[in-house]
Amino acid sequence: MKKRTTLKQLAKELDVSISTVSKALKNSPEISQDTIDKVKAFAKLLNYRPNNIALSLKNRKTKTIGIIIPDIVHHFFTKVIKGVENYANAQGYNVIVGLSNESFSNEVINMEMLANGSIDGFIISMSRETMQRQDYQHFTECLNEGIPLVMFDRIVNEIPCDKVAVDDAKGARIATETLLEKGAKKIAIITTKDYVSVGRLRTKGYLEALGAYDINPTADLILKIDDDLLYEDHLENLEAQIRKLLKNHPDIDGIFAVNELYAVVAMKVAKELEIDIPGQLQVIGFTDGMLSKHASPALTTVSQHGEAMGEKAAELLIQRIDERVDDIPGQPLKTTIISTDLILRNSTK
Amino acid sequence: MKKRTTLKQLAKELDVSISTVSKALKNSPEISQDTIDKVKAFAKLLNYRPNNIALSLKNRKTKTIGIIIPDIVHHFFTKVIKGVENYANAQGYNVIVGLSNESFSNEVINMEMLANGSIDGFIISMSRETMQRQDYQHFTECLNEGIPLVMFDRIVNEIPCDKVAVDDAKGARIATETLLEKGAKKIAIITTKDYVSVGRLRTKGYLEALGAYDINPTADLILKIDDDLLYEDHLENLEAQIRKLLKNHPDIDGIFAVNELYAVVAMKVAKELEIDIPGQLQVIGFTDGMLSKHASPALTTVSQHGEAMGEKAAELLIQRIDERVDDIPGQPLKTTIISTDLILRNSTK
DNA sequence: TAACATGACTATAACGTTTTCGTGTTGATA
DNA sequence: TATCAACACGAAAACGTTATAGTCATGTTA
Repeated sequence: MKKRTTLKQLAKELDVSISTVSKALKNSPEISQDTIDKVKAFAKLLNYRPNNIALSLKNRKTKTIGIIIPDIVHHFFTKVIKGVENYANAQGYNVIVGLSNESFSNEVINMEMLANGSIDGFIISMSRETMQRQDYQHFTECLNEGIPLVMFDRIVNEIPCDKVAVDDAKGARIATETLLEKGAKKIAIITTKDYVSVGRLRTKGYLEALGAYDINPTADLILKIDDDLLYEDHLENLEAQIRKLLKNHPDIDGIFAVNELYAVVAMKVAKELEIDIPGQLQVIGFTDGMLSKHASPALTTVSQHGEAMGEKAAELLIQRIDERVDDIPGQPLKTTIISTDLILRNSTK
Repeated sequence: MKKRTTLKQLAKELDVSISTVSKALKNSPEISQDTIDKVKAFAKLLNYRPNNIALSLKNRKTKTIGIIIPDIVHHFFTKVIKGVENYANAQGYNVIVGLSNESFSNEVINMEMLANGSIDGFIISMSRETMQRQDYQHFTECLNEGIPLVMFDRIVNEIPCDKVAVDDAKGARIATETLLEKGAKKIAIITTKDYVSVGRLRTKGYLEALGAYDINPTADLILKIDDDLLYEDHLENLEAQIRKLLKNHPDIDGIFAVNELYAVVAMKVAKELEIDIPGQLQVIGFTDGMLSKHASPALTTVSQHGEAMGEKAAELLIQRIDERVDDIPGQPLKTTIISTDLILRNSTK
């Protein structure tokens, strides 16, 4: 196996000590200009580049951060990763990605694999199973070991760390209010089970909006999808539930869906039932991804600025890392709210 | 800054040597069962876990692989990453992601950032700019330094490394032939400029299919999109070009698009022009992503099995890494072709 | 001319492991 | 009672760096 050039090799060939080589490459004033030039020339010739692993060991920091997400085949998470990469790379950090596949044990395993020195800190969005179990031991353990953590999107108060969140309730309230302003009278919501924090919060926003308009919520109009299965796999199931909703309540004239898949599928079902969008039924989704943009009609949606979230999360994390390394007393914990925007398109009037 | 438990600490507190602790934790027969038990108990108490960086330095391998892709907000690449993660994690490898954003210099920088010891090998799909420049120096340099490389999807013959490719031409030929079999007479293709290898190859397949049916290709029906801009940004431009095509040739009754975005936008434009799909116009895309699945009508498409590609790429790479470490003579270079599948949906008859 | 500052290096420890090669204490053997 | 395994452990080198603390000629100063 061919091996990379090291300081030792340079030193031997140039017949000086390792220290001299190291210092020369760093333009140390201790070294004569003559030797500096010689060393540098030779280093370039042999294409020397310092071994990062050795540096990591010496400096006790790896300059890489780990991001653990439930699923990468998901526009939102993908945007967040992009944001994290942007900021991290600009600061000289690398990004290592772990996928939990919505599974608790995968999340734990992935984190353990990285928490043994491979990374300086974590950016995390919990798996669905973790939320259900409410078992946060691996997070607190991490914090106990002094590894900084930033959570985003799927966050939970119990964990004392920095957080980046979307104002889910507010985004949902504005979406629902918009539906109301545009004349909808009977608005259904397609949401998740309550253990999914974002679903719960968005449902809350929906209820708040109804309240503001003095409308009593109807249990029948709140469809809580049990997505124990992965998205792709239970499409028919999802369609069936929505079909039932629309058939039982043909006078529904507004739908707020807590993600873009639910919204798009709702539109599809509506089309099958020959319900005109936005004429008879207006639809608003959450997450401004590919589906929303290219659906027909294009979907009005709440955009959550994933890239900005990623950047912010990376910023918070790197700040903590520096704090830790330089032994700065430590700022109080921050929770940054990234506000949403409503993007009006053709699924509303 | 709080520090992690090390062998040294365990040794001091247990009043034995570091070697003893190390050996005890590995159940070395040199150590008495008594001490083994004691050491292990204490290690568990202090939650000791070996420092990965130190191990990497010692073993001269990091057990992580780098994947460099042009864009992460892209269903196909996302699937590939997933496949890579699957296989890599199962083998105890971590995955570090670098994004080139289709830029040559980003690609180079990213690779240099990782090629200094941070990773054991690369999995790469070239940026568009790299393909245009045809400057592959950073790849060959990498290989010269003995870092194994596996390219996928956007590959090029000049580089002597393992490759994982889609049979683009064949997939395109089958798609076009299917259009012909289903009665289309005048088939247009929406493709990329020729420097994008996959676009070029898919165009080739299209031409082959026409040839097999004794149809002379018409230059006018071959729309080569210049996607110097990023996808999202030039949608109107894209739409305009397709609109022009359909207006100039109202008798086009089949479209083969080399990616799903082009296909979906084509359907959108057709709808605007009140062309019935699949009645008057049949459409087939490439890449089986979200858009295809949820378009209306759902898009018939060539699926390229991104996840399988990722898994294969990881397998090839890890094989090379092991070869290198164990100094095995080195197998001849392999190029694996992942065959495509045509998924029939409602945009064709 | 003895003391001392300067310039230009080198030696060494340290980061946290693993592993090879000792080393000292037993108990058995001849 | 020497000799020798077997046993249980320790010392030290190595992976590739950096930083601190020497070292040793010079040249300068009082």
